[in-house]
Amino acid sequence: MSRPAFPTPPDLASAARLQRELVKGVKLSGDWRHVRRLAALDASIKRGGELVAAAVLWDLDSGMALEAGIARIPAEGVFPYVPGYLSFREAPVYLAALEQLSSPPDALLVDGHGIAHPRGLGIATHLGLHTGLASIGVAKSRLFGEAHSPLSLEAGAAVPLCAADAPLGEPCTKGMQIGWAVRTRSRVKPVYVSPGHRTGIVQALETVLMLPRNTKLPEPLRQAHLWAGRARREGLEGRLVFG
DNA sequence: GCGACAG
DNA sequence: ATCTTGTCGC
Repeated sequence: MSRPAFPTPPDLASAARLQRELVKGVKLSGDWRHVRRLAALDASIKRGGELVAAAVLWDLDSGMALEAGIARIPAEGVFPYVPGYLSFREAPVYLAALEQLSSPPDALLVDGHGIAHPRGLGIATHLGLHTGLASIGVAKSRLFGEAHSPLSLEAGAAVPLCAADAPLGEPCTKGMQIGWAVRTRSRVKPVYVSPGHRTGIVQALETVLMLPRNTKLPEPLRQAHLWAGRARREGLEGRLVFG
């Protein structure tokens, strides 16, 4: 039994075409009431050429990681990194990491943008569409859109991230909002949160703010980052079960 | 033509 | 993302 392959476009033009087609299927609403476990995804790259990904299965009730799935893919021939096309490079190894988990998560938390993307199809959105799961994107830096209003320095503060074509200086109206700039920690540079798939704008923010935040990144993503790096350095693979 | 540009 | 030591601050 094999899951559907993740299509790799031959060039940027066809990749953009595919994104504009796929975006039609994005749902910006969904029911998160029964989401109990989410998978946090992050990747690391080995110089000589290997993509390593970690999927940390996070239990919302206990606030702890249950297990981690690790996968690696040769960088040879993999889609290059081009801003706006990240999913074609990293989604395949993320999907492989997810398969290492003993059971599928209820939703995805991805290191990267959701709909806060030039064509509305950031990696979190693309992965949500491909898997059918609800998803949220959390990026460490901005790719698309502008945060008009000033973001206060307190932890938990958030301001809307608006489509770049919104009237500058004016607060963007709903419909032009594509996410949030979120201060996860006092005085620390914000992260950018946007819905991926089957998730509302407000739901995305609420979900991220309910997660433990001990560093700039929400805890599940921080752990995914640590495992991806450790896996790369130590050659880990497969599944790690905690507790 | 000149910047901007997830990881 | 990766290359890298010390250093400033809570």
